Amino acid sequence: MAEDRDLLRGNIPTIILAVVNEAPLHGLAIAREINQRSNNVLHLKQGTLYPALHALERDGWICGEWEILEGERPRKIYTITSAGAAELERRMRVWNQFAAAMESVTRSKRHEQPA
Amino acid sequence: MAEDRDLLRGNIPTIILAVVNEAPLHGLAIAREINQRSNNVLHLKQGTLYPALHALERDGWICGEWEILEGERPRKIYTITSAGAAELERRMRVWNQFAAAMESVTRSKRHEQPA
DNA sequence: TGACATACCTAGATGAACAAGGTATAGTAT
DNA sequence: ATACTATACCTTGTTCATCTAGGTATGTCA
Repeated sequence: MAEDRDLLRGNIPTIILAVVNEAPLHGLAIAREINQRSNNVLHLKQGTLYPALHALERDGWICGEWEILEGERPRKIYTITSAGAAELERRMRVWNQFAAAMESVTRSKRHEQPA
Repeated sequence: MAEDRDLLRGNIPTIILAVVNEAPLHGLAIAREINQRSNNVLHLKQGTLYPALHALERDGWICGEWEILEGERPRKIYTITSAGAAELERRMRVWNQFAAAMESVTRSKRHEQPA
């Protein structure tokens, strides 16, 4: 769905923080998790994923460490920091407020949806 | 809230269509309506509003007509078209799907919110 | 040793929304 | 009449998050 591109904007760091908040993961595993949890609605391209991870690390909200195991490809495992957890909560508040505002504005007598 | 800038992206045409779907309005009145209905959360700047209206008109989803009344400033009243109403429904489906996906991805045992 | 999937990364293009300017009209006060 | 304010419309150029489209390196399997 082409529109999801624009809808995603501004929410990608939130989504990544939410996933990493549950368990440390490496880059591609984060993208897979987002894809699976959203039932294939949300797709993170690598060109979006990696710069986003680097920005989150630069801002101190996640911390990446290389995991080098015998007979495994090197992976960079990202762990959320305590500042990152606080940032996630702040972002979730912003998102919830925005989603509520969207509902207020678009809800009308002519557009009520059956539950 | 600065983040709303990015959150808004992609949703502005939907919001405008939703407002105009209820009653024909002119530009600034649409912006006021959005601001009021969202309890001051959503703000449309004029530099966003007018180009968005022109794009919606160009695509055939709304139709603007000048209203010239004695002792009144000229206003361009926008009315939704039947194609616009269909587009609104399509966009609301996309939004609902996206919002549901956001909830699926960000919801976790550690972040359940009290109802 | 070649093909393929996984895992990481980046430079440059894109485009929606914004910032900051503009014009014109109506009402009101001086 | 002049100035000021609020309303109403519009546009040019900027910004920056995301995407496109490339790239490298490693492990597995035939």
